[in-house]
Amino acid sequence: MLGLLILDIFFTMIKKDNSHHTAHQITIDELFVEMKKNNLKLTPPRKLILEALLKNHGPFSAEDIQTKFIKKTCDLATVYRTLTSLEEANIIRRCEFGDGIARYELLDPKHGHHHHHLICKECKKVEVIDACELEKSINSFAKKRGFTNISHILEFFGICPNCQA
Amino acid sequence: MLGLLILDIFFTMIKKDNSHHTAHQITIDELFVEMKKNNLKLTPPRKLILEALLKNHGPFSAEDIQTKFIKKTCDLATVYRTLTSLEEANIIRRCEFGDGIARYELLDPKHGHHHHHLICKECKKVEVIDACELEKSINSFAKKRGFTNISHILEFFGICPNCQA
DNA sequence: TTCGGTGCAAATCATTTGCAGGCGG
DNA sequence: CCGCCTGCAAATGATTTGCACCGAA
Repeated sequence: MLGLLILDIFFTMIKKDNSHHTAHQITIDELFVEMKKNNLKLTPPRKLILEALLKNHGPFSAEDIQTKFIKKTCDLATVYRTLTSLEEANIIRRCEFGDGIARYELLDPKHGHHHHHLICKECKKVEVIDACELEKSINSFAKKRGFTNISHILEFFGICPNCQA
Repeated sequence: MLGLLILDIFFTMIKKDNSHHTAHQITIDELFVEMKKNNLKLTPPRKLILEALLKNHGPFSAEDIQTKFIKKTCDLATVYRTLTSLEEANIIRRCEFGDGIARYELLDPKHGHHHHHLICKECKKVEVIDACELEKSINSFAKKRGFTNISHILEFFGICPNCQA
């Protein structure tokens, strides 16, 4: 809540680093198909939320989405319920920044790739980090212990160059 | 809240993996000195909380600490305030397991080492993971971007061998 | 003696849920 | 038409805060 205003200012500055990936971006229609695959009805609120997540890159909170992107055209509870459904359907991904607020971002089922974030403690700017190399060694830790169904949270924090001045 | 009972059962099973580190364990008196360094008064609640964190290894929630370790001998609000102070003083560390509950564990200022957790999605058992090799490459990502004061969250989730049956 | 720390209760904040009505497939 | 979805409002659960009192240094 506190840093949300500042956060908003910088969300447009989010850096995309897909240089070594094919530039294919999922379309809204493909998302709709994905919905149907998961027996999720295409209601107006859901369409708006999907469009918002498609057009705006980066992890956003339910409140972000409701007030900033869809202008309160649906209830906050609906946003929460939709985000939960979308996550269960593997269409979006939940991110943890350690501040008690859940944030979500689109997860391209065919061409998307797992990535992490680098968040400035000062200005809250969010950068995307690719850590493909890291992924391998990261998951090996859990595999060594005999775990299956492995996933992880990895988020970075620091003071960005701008804020060091 | 949901999995807390199960969680409790397994907290005693937390695996320590300090094999390649000096076995030095900070003492309660050293912790008290650390408190004074940070201008924190040594009150009964704080002593109890520090002792609890010293004797019990692993990340615990404020509620864990109050009900399980110090038997409600002080108010929950005091536990929260103490944990916040201790974190600011770099005496404890906050962990995120992605369930909206903050957990804390002791951070030995002289001999402690940074580690991560491997949490079973089923039974909630927590194992400690050393990732020293990982640390180097992990932080290099943030450094490359010119960030300073770098820290990160890294937690693993999966299904443990026991629960795969 | 002096603040910082505490207990208690009320407030806050994110998120969830019950319920009755509405609409997508 | 049926059952999933929605809005609304109230409930929940973790954490925070205001305030008057108390005790560590």
